[in-house]
Amino acid sequence: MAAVSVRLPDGTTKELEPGTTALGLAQAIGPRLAKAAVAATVDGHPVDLATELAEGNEVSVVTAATPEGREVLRHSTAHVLAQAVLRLWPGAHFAIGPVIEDGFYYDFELPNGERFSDDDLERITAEMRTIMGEDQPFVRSEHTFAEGLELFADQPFKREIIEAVGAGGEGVDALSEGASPTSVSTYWNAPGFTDLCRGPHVPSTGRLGHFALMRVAGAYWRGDEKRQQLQRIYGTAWESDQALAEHLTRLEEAEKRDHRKLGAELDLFSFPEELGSGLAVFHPRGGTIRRLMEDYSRQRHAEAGYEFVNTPHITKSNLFETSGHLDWFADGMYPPMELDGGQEYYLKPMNCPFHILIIKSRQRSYREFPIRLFEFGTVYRYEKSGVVHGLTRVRGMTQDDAHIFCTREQMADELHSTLTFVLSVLRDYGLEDFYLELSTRPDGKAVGSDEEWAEATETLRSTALAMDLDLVMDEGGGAFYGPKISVQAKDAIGRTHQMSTIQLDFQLPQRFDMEYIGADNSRHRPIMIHRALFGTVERFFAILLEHYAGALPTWLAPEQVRVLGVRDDHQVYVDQVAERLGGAGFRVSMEPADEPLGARIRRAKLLKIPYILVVGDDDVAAGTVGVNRRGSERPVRGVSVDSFVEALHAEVDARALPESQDTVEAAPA
RNA sequence: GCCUGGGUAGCUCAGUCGGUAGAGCAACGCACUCGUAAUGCGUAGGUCAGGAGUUCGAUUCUCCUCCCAGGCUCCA
Repeated sequence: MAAVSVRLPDGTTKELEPGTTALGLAQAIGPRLAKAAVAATVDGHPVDLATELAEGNEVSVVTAATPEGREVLRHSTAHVLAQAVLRLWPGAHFAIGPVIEDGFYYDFELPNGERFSDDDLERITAEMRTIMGEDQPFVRSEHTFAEGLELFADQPFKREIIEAVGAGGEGVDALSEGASPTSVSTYWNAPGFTDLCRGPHVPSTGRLGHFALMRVAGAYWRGDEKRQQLQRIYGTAWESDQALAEHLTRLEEAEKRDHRKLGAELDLFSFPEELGSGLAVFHPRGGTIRRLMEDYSRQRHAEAGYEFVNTPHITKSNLFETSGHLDWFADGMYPPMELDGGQEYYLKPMNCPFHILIIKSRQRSYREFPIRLFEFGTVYRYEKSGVVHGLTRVRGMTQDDAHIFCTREQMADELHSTLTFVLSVLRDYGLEDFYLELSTRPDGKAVGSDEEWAEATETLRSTALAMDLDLVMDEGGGAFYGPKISVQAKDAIGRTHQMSTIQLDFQLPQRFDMEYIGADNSRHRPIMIHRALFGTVERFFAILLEHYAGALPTWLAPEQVRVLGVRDDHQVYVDQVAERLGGAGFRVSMEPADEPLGARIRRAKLLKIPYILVVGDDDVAAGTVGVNRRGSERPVRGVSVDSFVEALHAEVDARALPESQDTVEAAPA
């Protein structure tokens, strides 16, 4: 038989004995590659190392320490998790066990309605290690549908996955689980354990081991609230113990910058239990940050031609009947209060109907458009108890809400300038890395004609495409009244957050029967653009706090400078310096010298104050300060007060980022 | 709303196999007067989340409620 020739990723070809597997190829290339190999790709398809290679195949070996390799490790570890659970809970049913970012999960239904507790994770981990110690092979085989159903006769979830494909529908889930339109693939590990799976897998369980089970959770079967809730176990797996440890360290680092933790440490806000879930109070330091955020926002909006309005927090029910919110979102609204002999009043969950009423307060001419109304509007939403989360998901929140009313002809220009404005303002707050998402008409739950949706969606799409940013689609993710563009931003540790949204709305103007008089002297209906830039002040606050790990840029810092005297007889000079800085418009404080200097510096450092000025005998004599800048290795002594003030002005005016605070230098000798 | 785990001093936590609690930091007082991330001593601080039940006795056991965390679902 002739040798088999395969092509490698570097473009070279390799001659192999007929029947050589992917693992054999790896061994032929080198023992280290063979050792690191977990799977392979053949002509672009991921396969097991046991796959026999054929003439002309393009083959690459997948090693453990790559994104593809980790997927294989995680998927295989998920199998072992399932095997362990089935061993420990005879009669358990297993559902799906996919790879997710940085890990995997597996869903189970335990016999007699049993549930996992945290303690079970240890038992399961131990069982998994036993299975890995047994070094069981992952043996792939292909079956017909009938055989598949037979094989999983006592596993209803597996049967449902197979049947879904057999019935020709809902194939996506099933495909990744190993059921395809033509066959069913499985992996056998040991007598009594076969899992439905597409693969590929590592050759044997002995290749696994650098994993940790993280937590248990409930999860609805197929993500459907109306179906039964399964027991889910989350885990993570890596190519080495070191990689696993690094991952766990990253999680700890992220925890340290959690805004809820920082909020308490920096005395910014709290959630008094007396108020109820999801209701925050902002303390003076947090209130100052909010004020600064809001002030700058107001300034930018004023410059961009927005007009400022104010509207009440409650309204008669008819407003939300007209808007349609009561039809769609009554569950998410606080229940009504009954006043004035039966009239129902609602706390407002949205500002838009109020702004519409402002437009409708008198007849409008086309000459007035576009009209851009802006309000920091506080709204209340009855979020389900399980979803409330820090400042990012609350029940009382303030939207930086703008509604732009314009003619159809102005619509495209307005969208473009709005999106440009939004990105510019976000950048000023220090967010840099963006992509856009276009959310289209939701299934079932939407108002308006197909034509209107199509036009609105296309208009938004062309606006987004003009931005020179990546655009991803979010099919069905729009609001009931219109599609939206959302701006997604990456933070300092690479997480993405949905920031601003821009929604195009043909519906509410109709529902409220809005109109203006056009140049043709007849009545026309305006277009409405909904736009939140921060989203909510609370959520944006939280994202900034985590982005900066609490070390806000000087222009946003609640306290910018703290002046410390070396001894208490420097206090007169401390007061002079503080007064000078306060007079120059900076937020400054001081602390008397009744504790050692190191202790006072430490306290200021823990509050992440950008500048600590230390003054002693030399400074009193020379009119200077010692500048201890946040993030710098060593302080700079002998800086003149004038040059410090000047540098601080420059930094604040530039809204400089914390890492670029290279502004204060020692005064020339 | 559902699943799992939790709530002890302002914060971080220990403890009580059922006999009403302790540390460090913070706060307050006194002393120390110091040149860049923790000075010393002392004082005070708790309905052990709230309510009900079992018990001679509950912070501890049981139930309910509230609140928090991680998920699921949801997010105008």
